[in-house]
Amino acid sequence: MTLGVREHVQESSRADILEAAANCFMERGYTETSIDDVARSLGATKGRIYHHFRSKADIFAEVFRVGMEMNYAAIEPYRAMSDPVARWRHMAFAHALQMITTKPFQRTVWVGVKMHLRGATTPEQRSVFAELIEYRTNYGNVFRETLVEGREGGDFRFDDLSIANQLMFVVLNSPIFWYSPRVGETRADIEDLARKVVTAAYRGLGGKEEPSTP
Amino acid sequence: MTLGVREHVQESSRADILEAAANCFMERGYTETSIDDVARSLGATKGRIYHHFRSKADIFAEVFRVGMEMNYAAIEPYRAMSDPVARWRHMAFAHALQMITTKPFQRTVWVGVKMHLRGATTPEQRSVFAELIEYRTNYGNVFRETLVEGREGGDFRFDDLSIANQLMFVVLNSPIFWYSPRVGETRADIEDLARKVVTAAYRGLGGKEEPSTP
DNA sequence: TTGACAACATACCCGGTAGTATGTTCATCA
DNA sequence: TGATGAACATACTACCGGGTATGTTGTCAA
Repeated sequence: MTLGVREHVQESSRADILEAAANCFMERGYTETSIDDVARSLGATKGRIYHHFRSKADIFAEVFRVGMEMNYAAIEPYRAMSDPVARWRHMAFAHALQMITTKPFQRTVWVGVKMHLRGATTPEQRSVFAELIEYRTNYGNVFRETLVEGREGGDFRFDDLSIANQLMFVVLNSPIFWYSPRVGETRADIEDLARKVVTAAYRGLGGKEEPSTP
Repeated sequence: MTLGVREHVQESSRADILEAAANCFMERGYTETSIDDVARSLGATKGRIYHHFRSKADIFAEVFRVGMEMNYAAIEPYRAMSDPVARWRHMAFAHALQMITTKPFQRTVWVGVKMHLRGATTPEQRSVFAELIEYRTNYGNVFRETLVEGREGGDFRFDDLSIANQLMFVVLNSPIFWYSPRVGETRADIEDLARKVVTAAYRGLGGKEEPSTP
């Protein structure tokens, strides 16, 4: 099925709104972000937003979904690798890169997880959120299983799997909080950052000393 | 100077409000927390709150300050230790314990830092916040200096000090996000949690393998 | 060329919340 | 013992922001 001009325009407008919303959610959080803020950052008004989305929570959920889909796509090429440690390294590196390069979306995912955890969702959004959280949980499990394999093979050393997984993600996700783009920054600079994050996470898991970085 | 009964009552009432506010801020965030929420959780009304505090932001700043003061008090006994690694271990353990045992206050500190970073403060609160952030920065520097000493002594291995410091705090602070008290939990259980967190952070810094845990 | 509809903008409603103004009660002290 | 003020509660105001109802304009298809 191919899209006509009209559909392309629509999809493009929707994408612009989502990106603007992601930026606002990142800068001001969910509640502090008004629909007017998002519209203003687009040089538009409420009307445009509500023409494409039914509610503020709807936009939020979409940003969440897009963020997660990008994450899945990023680690997909490495999921089939047989060696657990190499698989973990590639996935962790791809994940860390995602946190840096798509920060606004990933911050929104983070906010969404916290909102769901404290139950700050309306009953109708609850089912949508539950699905998204499950999506996110499955993503986490991909790493979790790799940790299990790695520990069985003696490549990782930790005693509590859940805590190790938590701490690992905390490190890998952390760029969404402290990273901010520098002027004249190159792709290599960003990859260097991601590598440092991966190294710290790897060490934290009790990984053996540095075979080779992806 | 000694306090009379009146002053004790006042201080006690203020402290109760701060604790209730800290809990609300933790559960619902700053904006989502209404003064009525805090009052309701105390079985009281707005009147009581505004009798003791001038504004919502004022309460928030006080929770922030109390949280930071508790942190300083917790690491104080170890700051003078000569061995950098031992000093780091004790301070990190005390810090991690603080994150667990005073979680509502520490979450509020976290929210406050983020609010200040994105400039979500009124001009009048700005100076108060700036002072609190500086307070927090100084606290961070106590650890930072220990990292420098430890690296010079060959006990830690990392190339970027700022990033290493960020990642370390991210791990040590993380219990404020994932810890939740379990029924029948003992002090030993909590200390065990803190120890796991410290171990992961220590490894992440490239620390040598486990001499002894405090 | 005209009608229909997408893609917005404008104007408005309404619930929730920070802050205020004004009681009310009870302990303390002159 | 009565006046005074602390420590609240109650009642009210003002405003902001999510959502809606209603224009307006440009485009495409018949």
